[in-house]
Amino acid sequence: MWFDEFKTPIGLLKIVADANGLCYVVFENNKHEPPNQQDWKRDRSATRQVREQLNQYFAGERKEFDLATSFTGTDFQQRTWQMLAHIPYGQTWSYGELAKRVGSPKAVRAVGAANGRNPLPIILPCHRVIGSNGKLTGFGGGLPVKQWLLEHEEKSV
Amino acid sequence: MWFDEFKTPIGLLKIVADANGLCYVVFENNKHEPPNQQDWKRDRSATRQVREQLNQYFAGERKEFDLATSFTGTDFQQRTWQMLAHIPYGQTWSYGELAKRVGSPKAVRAVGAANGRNPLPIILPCHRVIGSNGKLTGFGGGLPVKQWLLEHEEKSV
DNA sequence: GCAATGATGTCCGAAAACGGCGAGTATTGG
DNA sequence: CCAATACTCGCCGTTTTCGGACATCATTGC
Repeated sequence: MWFDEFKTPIGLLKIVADANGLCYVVFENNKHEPPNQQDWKRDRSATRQVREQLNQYFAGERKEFDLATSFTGTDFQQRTWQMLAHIPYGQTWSYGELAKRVGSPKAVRAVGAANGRNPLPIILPCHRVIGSNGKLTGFGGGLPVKQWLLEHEEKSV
Repeated sequence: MWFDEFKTPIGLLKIVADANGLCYVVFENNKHEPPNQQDWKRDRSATRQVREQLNQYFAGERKEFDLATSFTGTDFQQRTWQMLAHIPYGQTWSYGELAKRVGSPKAVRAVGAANGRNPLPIILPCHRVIGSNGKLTGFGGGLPVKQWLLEHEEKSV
């Protein structure tokens, strides 16, 4: 497991990868810290591609990511996280819509909880999911960051 | 629901009817737009009688309307709207008098609000209701129209 | 297993805001 | 002194807003 840290418009970002691909994207003050941080080794080369694509995203020049990923989760979580990638850049879904698309229309709070455990924020755009009343309602990296991301995408649609 | 539009001395007028009778009379720039306009179909024949009687009114040849109507509202609104038909052509009541006749002498502002939602202006002559000090004070189609109607009726009493 | 927990959504009732007003006091300006 | 005007406050039905209760479902921690 290798990691790297670098500065972005929304603060210091930590990215973690193993031999198969990207494992975590971690904010400063991340709500849920990933485990086993002690045996990570810093290595800029292993995460070069991720860093590049994220920088392009922050510059408004990239709207979709193309990266090898490597994360685990329950069945329901995997379905939810993969569905996130279907939300178009610059648009938002409600938690209810997301639940419907995942196949469990009433599991609104469950998809919310799954979103909270999203290992790859920004890459898997959980920030594009908001309350049905339009409120942002929560984000692992803090609500201001969620707002920044949404405004950023709205500007550069 | 069928509608029709035609020009009058006070601008373009839209009239809407269903199988039971007249539903709406709408000015250009009406203050409150009626709902569900998307599934209205234009049909001149369904509203022929309304158009005729309105033209007679504008020509000064008709002082009362005789039309089937079809509108909904709260209990209080219905009482208020029906009371409007009792105001004689060419005369005016104050909002206070109207409130008294409706049975709630103190509900002056309430009858004002109800007047503002009158679905059938001109037919139900809410323009004949003015402030107790003689000022016109408000009209869904705009004060100039209210003034025009009052002067028109005064001329052809 | 089982109870508790969330980055929700819907429903319902209470409370506040909002008008096409009126009457009663100030406040001007002649 | 007399109007005409400006302001305040009570009134009442409707509309909008807000907050709490509850349903719902996958996870998590015991």
